[in-house]
Amino acid sequence: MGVDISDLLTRHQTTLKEQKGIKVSIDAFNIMYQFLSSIRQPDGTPLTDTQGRVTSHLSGVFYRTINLLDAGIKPVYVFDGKPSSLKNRTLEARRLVKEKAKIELEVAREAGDEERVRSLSSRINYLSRDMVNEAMELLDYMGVPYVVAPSEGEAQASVMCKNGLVDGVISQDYDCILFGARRVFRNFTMFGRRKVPGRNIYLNVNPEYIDLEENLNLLGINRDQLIEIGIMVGTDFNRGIQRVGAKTAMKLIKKHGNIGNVLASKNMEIENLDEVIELFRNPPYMAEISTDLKRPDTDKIIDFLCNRHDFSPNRVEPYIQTLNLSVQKNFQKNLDSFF
DNA sequence: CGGACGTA
DNA sequence: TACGTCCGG
Repeated sequence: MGVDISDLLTRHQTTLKEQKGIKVSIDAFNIMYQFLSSIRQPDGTPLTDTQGRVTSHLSGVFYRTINLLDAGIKPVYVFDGKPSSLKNRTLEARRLVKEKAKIELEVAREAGDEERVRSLSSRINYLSRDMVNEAMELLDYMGVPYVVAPSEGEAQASVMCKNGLVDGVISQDYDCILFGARRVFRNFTMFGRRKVPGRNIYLNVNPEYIDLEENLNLLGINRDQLIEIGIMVGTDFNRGIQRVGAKTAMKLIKKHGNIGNVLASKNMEIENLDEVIELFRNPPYMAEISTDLKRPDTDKIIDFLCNRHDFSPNRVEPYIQTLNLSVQKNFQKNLDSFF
């Protein structure tokens, strides 16, 4: 998913605590999908309330947000709007992959292959309109600000960072770097939590950040050139050049100066090149937004999670304690000036 | 994913 | 204390 320029980037290990005091934009869909694929029952189905409504994404938003606030980090969630038409091919490809996985899932179910059922179902995540609305409703009650992007959420989150509204973007995808985010945080969980890719394999995924300016300096290129490298590798909005990865793209840019010269030298073309460049340089962006925290409404949170969606009060209440405590501890000043 | 709880 | 396993809705 997204552009793979990871081989070129220099990262820094970090922790939540180390980032105390910063404000971050969060790709909301990115987080919700992460939790949808990982919080599941043994048979691979996501958690639901008694009405059958999926709740895994709500756990994700709730627990993750409180962990951030507890660490003194102020989040602003960014939801996807209408995708760019340049993304159509990618979206269609993803749809086909899911379709195929669904068929394989049926086969695996019939065969009783538990492991495969689990692995396949984690790929068939679907976020309905209702699920998204419920995540927003929960954020409202928590007093956490969010924006609906005019188009790509990652673009909105990144430009907010570029323009100084936030200090960084939390996302797993490198597209944010191309969209101009000055700093991108990845694996931004409590501490290097373990992850289960297949089944019983545990991997250490440490929180890290990537600094745009530093990377441009180290690579000796400007942002336009980095965008062009990404385009050569391939993004959600264009097919890249065959057999060209990040390292090769970098060499080509160094040799020819820009993507136009590279393509001319190979006598090749990239579909919608100018539009894709323009999209990364200047994506649709909503400027009039609030990034301020508000006081959480404890009663509404409990009603929403416990009464409406069958969360256990025993589990939710300690988190609400933490939420209120961290708001007092870290954000009281901001809140007082806000009200 | 992230926490609770068991066992060594 | 360290780590594995289970469970959440």
